[in-house]
Amino acid sequence: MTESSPARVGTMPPRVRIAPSPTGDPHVGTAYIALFNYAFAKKHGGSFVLRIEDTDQNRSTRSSETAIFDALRWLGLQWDEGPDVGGDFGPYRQSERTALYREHVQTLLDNGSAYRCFCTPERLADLRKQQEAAKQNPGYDGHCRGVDPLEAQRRADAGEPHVIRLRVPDDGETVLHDELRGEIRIANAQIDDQVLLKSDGFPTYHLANVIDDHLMGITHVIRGEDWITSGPKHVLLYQGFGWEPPLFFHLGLLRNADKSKLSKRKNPVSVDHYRSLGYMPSTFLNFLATLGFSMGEDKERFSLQEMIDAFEWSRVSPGGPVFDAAKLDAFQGDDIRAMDPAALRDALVAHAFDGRLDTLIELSRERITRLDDFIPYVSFFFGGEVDYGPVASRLIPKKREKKEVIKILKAYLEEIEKSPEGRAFTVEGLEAFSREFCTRHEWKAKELFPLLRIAGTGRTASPSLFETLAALGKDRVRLRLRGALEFLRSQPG
RNA sequence: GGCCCCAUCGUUCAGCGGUUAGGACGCGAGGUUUUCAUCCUCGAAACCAGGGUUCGAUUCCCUGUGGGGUCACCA
Repeated sequence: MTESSPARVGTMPPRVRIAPSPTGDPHVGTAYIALFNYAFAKKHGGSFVLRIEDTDQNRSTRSSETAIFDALRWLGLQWDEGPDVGGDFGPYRQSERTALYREHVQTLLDNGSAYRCFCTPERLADLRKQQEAAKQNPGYDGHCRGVDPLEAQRRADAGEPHVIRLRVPDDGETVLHDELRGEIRIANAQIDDQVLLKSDGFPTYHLANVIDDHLMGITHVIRGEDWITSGPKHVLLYQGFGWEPPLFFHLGLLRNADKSKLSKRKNPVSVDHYRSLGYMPSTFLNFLATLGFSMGEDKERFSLQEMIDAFEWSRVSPGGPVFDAAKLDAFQGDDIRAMDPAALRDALVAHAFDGRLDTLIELSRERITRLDDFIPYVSFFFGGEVDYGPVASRLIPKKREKKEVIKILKAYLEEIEKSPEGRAFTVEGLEAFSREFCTRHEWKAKELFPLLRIAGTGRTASPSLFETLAALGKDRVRLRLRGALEFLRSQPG
C-alpha cells in the first residue's frame, strides 16, 4: 500500500501555489482557489506562488496569461513568486522547465516507476473501442510494460515515437490523505498507467505538477475537488521519486444553479465579466469567500484581512456551493451605500469612463454643437444591453435573411474570441480582422459594417465603426452582439 | 457504467448528542418615503430515507437514495 504522508506539522512557513492554465478568460474558479490559497498562506506568514501551466502548447496563450495576472491583481491576490515577479524557484512557466521534466523522468525510468510506451494512437483507439464494446473500464492495457528497458532505450534512441507512462501496481491500493476529507483509498487497479511525457517531449499535467510542487518547495496543495481522482497518481509519483508529498486539501467546486460544475455555457465565469459590470474587487472577494468559508457568528461581510486572520480549515466546508450572483448583487448594493461620497464619486467616474474619456471627447467633438450635447451623444458607450426595438427593421440588410444575419453575427462573435486582433480589440486590428472576415464569409463590408454598428450600439448612426467598437470595449461588444442575436431570435419570421 | 467526493430553508453559511434548528440573500405582508429605490417590522421556508449506537440523534456508524466529480499524448 502506498500512502501520502500523514500529518506532518511543519515549522517552516507554508508555501502554496495556484497553477492556472492560460487557455482563455480568467476563471472565477481560479480566483476562488487563489483566495483560499492566499488566505491560508498569509495567515501563516507563508508564500503564495503563481505558476503557469502551459504545457498544452495548442491552447495556451500569452494574452490569456496576462489576463490572469490582471484579474488576480485586480482582486488584490498578489503572488510572492511568479513568472512576472520572479523568485528563487523559477522559472515559473512550465514551458520553460521542460529540461527539468526530462531529467527527472529518467530517474523514474531507471527505477522502474515508469516505462516507455510505443503504442500508436490507432492501437489506443482500437483498444478503447474494444473495451467499450466489452463494457470494460477504459484504460491502458499494459501492452508495453514488458518491453525490456534496454530494448526500449534502443528504440527510443532510433527515434521511434513514444510516450512515457507511469507503472501503476496491479494490486493493492493507494491512499490519499485529504486534510479536509480524511483518507481517500483507491484500488490501484482503478488507476490507469498515466502518460507522463507526451510524444512531443512535453510533460502532462501530472508529471509537471508533481515535479514542480516538489522543486518549488510547495508544502500545501489546495485545489479543486476535480483533482481528487488523480491524487493517487500524484502520490505514486512522489513515491517513485522518493519525495515526501505535500499536504492535500480539495475544495468543493463552484456550481451552476443546476449543481453541475460552473461552466461558461450556464454562467458568466470570467472574472473580467464581473469587473466590467462594476462589481468592486473587495465585494467580489467577500462574496467568493462566503462560498465554502465561514467566519462564524453568522458574520458574512468581512474583508480579506479579516478572512486571513480568522482562517482555519475547520471553517471550510467540503461541499460544492452554487455560485448565485443574487447575493453578490446584494453585497454590492450595500457596499455602494456604505461608501463615502468622495470614494463613490471616484469609483463611479473611473468605472464609467474606464480611461475612455479623452477618446469619447475626440469621437464626439465633430458631431456635437453645444456642450450639453455631449452626454446624450455618448450615452450608448455606457451601460450594457441596448434596446433593438427602434432599429429592428435595420438589423437585416436587404437581400439577406434573418437566419443569415444570425449566422454571421454568431460567427463574428466566435471569431473575435479566437483571433489575435479580436483579443487586442484595437481600431486597426478590428478593421483588418473585419475586412478579412467579410471576404472569408462572402459578405460585403457594406452589409456587415452597418449591421455591426446597429448590433453594437443600438443606433444607426455613430462615430466611425471601429473606433466605436474599440471604445465600447470587448466585453460590452460581446454582450451587445449576444443581445442582438437574442433579439433576432425572439422576432417572428 | 466503474471509481471517488458530497448531503441543514430555493441559495449560502451556522449548529459540532439534549436548541422554539440561527443569520444572510431571495420571496411574501405591512410601515416610512409624492413615486421608485433605500430603510424598518413581521412572515413563510430546511435537518434526503431506512437501519443501527445512545437515556436521547440534524449531529456518530452502516446501507440506500439523490447530486456532483473523474475515467485523454487537456489542465
